Amino acid sequence: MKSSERRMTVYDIAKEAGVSASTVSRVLTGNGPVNEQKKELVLKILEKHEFRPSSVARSLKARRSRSVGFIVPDITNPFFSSMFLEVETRLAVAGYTVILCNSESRRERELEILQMLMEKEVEVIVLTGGIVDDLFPQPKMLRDIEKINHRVPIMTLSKFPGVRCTQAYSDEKQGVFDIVRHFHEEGHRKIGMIGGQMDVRQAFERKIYLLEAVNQYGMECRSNWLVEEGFSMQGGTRAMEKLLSLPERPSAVFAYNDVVAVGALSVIEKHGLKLGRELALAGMDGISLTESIYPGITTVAVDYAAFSDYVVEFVMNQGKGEQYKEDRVFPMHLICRGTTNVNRDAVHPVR
Amino acid sequence: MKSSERRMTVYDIAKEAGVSASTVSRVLTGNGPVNEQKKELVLKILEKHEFRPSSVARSLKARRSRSVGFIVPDITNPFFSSMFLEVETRLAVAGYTVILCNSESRRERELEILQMLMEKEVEVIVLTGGIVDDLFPQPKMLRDIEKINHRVPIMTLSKFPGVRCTQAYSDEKQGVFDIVRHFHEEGHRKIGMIGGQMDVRQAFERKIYLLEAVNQYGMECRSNWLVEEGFSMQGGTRAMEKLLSLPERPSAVFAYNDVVAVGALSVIEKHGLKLGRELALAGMDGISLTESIYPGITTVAVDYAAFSDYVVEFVMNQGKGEQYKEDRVFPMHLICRGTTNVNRDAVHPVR
DNA sequence: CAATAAAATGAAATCGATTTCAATAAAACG
DNA sequence: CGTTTTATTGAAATCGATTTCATTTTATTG
Repeated sequence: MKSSERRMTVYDIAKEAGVSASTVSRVLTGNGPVNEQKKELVLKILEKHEFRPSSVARSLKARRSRSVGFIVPDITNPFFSSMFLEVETRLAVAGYTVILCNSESRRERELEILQMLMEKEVEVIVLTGGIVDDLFPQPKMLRDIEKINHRVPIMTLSKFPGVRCTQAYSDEKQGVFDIVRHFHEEGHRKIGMIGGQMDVRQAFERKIYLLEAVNQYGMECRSNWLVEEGFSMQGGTRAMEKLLSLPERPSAVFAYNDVVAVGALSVIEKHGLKLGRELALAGMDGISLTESIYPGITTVAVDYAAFSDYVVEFVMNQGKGEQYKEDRVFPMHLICRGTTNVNRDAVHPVR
Repeated sequence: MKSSERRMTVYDIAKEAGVSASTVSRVLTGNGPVNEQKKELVLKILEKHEFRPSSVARSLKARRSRSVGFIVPDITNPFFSSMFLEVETRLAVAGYTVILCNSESRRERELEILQMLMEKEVEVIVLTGGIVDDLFPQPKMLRDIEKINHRVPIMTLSKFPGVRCTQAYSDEKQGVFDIVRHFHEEGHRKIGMIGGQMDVRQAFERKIYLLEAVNQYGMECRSNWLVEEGFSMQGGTRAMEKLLSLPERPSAVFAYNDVVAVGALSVIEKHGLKLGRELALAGMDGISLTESIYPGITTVAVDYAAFSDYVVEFVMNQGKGEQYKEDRVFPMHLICRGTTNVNRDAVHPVR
């Protein structure tokens, strides 16, 4: 098992086959003609040594790394892991390799990662839920991402207004409005929101949308019914606990995402509140967990397939033609489940 | 935004600074002495162009890719995503990049991935819950992994008996026994198991352990109380539904992993069974979800920190010294929660 | 101040595969 | 049979950074 052994190269193969390295390379890539017998001989020797050409050397010459970078805030969030699974599976078939990086929703970390991925010469960087834009984008940040984008195409899976890079995102405004309308139809008039983080644009925007919707439907939302506490399950738990400790509280709560909703749900159940009637809850993203726990969590789902198709298409089309496309907006769709359905108990046995 | 523009190289920098490429390289790496003023000049020019050396070229010369491959069956499973998060975060600090691949628990896919990662010349391959060994390892498979291991060190995070590669895994036998003992103490005598897949050794082994434990504690386990249906939440749901449809059923169920347990839990609740009393449930892995949903799921947890420390240590020590180490076995620890605790309702308000 | 040690530097080789280019051999043609 | 194509081939250049090696410059010492 000595790793000191030098790696086999095309030259070694060439020598053994009594041909030149060029010929071996031609056999390997299929570029250029090779005498049928020599080809077979070379193939036999390649097979014998189980020779695999170094893709590092190959990348250097070809100026193509056949790899892409994928940045997520936290791979532990099922929304991101599902998205990654879809994308990775499809890109793998096409011979691409995906480098996954966790940014922890920290701006410095994100920039470090972008630098690193550029050095690695990935062909595309997919930035999901990035925060580079910041809520109030400093000019520097904007420059950063555009400069980087100048060298390696970036595709963001969330909205970065004003940044010149290919963007794909869900129609979150529509999604939030769908939820609020649903709350309204179920008779709720006092709405709260949990989850999110001050400096993340996406969180900020969803909050704005909520307020707009609440306003439009003539409902109420007090400022202390907006509890942040981040994007995690634990955050959802903390936020809901804070919310429930208030003297007066909303009857319906919109969670920043499904993960936060799951964390919040346990608090509601622990407190013995009647779901849907005493306290309704809805999340966002449409992760599979929302339908796998009882009672199902109402959510607006993103179109995973559409997203990953688009990402794969973008990666595949790199080099050929345009580098920058119009924003692509996907609709979200509301899925009503137990956490907002007051008639739930009629369907399933009473617990 | 023309990407046709040639990439900047050390030579371009060198020319602009009026020095040789070697000097630029010395500034870049810190190897070898450089005149203080020239150094500053070069640094200024590097800064000006935001020059980043190509790590592809660097890897070729240095014969070190500073990247590792991480193979999981399914990144959507929180066990794997948590493990990945821990490992990636730590390796990133050390300047490593991690390529994540989903094997879907399919043997051919797994071998394809191993080949691909070798070509990419990753420095280490981490194989979590791999199936290369197969339940009854064909000689070919064994040869395959050992041949691969001969070139790039493989570390497995599950047991591969007889394969010469560095292995780290939990003491699953102890874990299963802990659970069964707990079931016994809670008064259960009829035990079932859900989840898993025929040809995956880990699943097979956990089943064997369960049967041994059941036997040791003088409990009962019928063959139709062992329902497989894979490793997913949906699988857990299906399996539990099958189990509950039986005329006679166990009073305690061990789920192959926590994800399966979550899927099963919803079925139990839907059927209105009294958790812990009428039907107890326990999983394995210790994913955070088990404590974030109500009622908490009893589980035996792996030591994530120990695992990831070990992985990082292994990666860092590559090249220096040994390539192959003794198996490392970590203890698991039982965490009792609502799904097995009959007194649960005394602690929390009645729902 | 001569002699020796230490510091700086660039040209060229290197990593491993691909590709260009020119040369050769074989085939086709008139 | 001489000439033009076409098929094969290998030597050498290339990708971009690092490193060795020999050389020059500067500093130190007796």
